[in-house]
Amino acid sequence: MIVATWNINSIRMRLPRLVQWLELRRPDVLCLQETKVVDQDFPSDSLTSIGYHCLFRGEKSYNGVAILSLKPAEQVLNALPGDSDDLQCRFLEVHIAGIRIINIYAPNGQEVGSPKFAYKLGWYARLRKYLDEALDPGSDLLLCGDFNIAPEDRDVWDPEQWRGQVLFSEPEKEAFRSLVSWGLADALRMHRPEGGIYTWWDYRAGAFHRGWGLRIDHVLLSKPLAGRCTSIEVDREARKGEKPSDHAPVLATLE
DNA sequence: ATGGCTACTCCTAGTAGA
Repeated sequence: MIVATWNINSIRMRLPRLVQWLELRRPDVLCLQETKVVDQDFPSDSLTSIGYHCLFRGEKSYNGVAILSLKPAEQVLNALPGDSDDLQCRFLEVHIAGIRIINIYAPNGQEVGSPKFAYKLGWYARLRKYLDEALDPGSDLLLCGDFNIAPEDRDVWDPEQWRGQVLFSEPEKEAFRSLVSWGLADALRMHRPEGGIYTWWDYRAGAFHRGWGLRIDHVLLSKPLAGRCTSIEVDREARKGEKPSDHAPVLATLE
C-alpha cells in the first residue's frame, strides 16, 4: 500500500500534472494540501474518471485539503477539534484499510513573532491536544502533510542562514518534536538518515536546480505502522518541468 | 550584494506563500 502526500499549490492550476502523476505512480492514497478551491468547484470528475475517490474540504483562495484513494475512504473529521471558529481548511481525517489517516496543512507562520506565527504554534498545540485526547499511539495511525517545519539541520540546505527563521525556529522544531514524542516516527528518517533530502524549493532564484530546499512535508507513523513501512521516497521528478508545484510528493510504502 | 516566482482575487495591485 502506497500512501503519498503532496502540497499541490492550486489543484486547478496543477490538474493536468496531477492526473499524469496519479496515472504514473498510482498511489493507493494521496493526501493533498493547498487545493485552493471551494468544494463545489473541486475537479472530482477528472479524478474519478481515473479511478480515484475524493474527499475534500476547501475554501476560496487559500488552504484546502483533499484525500484521494483507489478504495473509498470513510471521512472521520474535516476540521481540527478546537478550530470550530476557524474557517481555515487545514485538516482532514479518514479511515481506510484499517488505518486512520490524518492529512494536515499546517499554518506557514509568515514571520517569527508575528500574529500568524502565534497562530501556527497554537494550531500545533491543538493538534497535540487532539492526539492526547482522542487517539491511541498503539493504533494504526498515519499523520502526513505539509507541516511547514524543517525539524533538524539536515533538513535545511543552509542551516546557518535559516536558523531562527520561520519554518526553522526553535519553537516550531519543539512543536514538531512534541508530535513525535506522542508516539510517532518520522518515516523518512527511519530509512534515510542523510542530509540533502528536501520536499520544497522556492520558485525564485532557480532554487530547485541549485539544491536550495527544505524538508517540510512529512509522513509520521504510529509504532504499529512504522513496523510495516518498508520504503519512503521524495519524488523530485514531480518538481521538474513546466508549471510544477513548489513542493515534491512524498510516498511511503506500507506492507 | 541583492534578488530572482507563482497563484489568488469583487483581477493589472496587493496579499500570501515558504
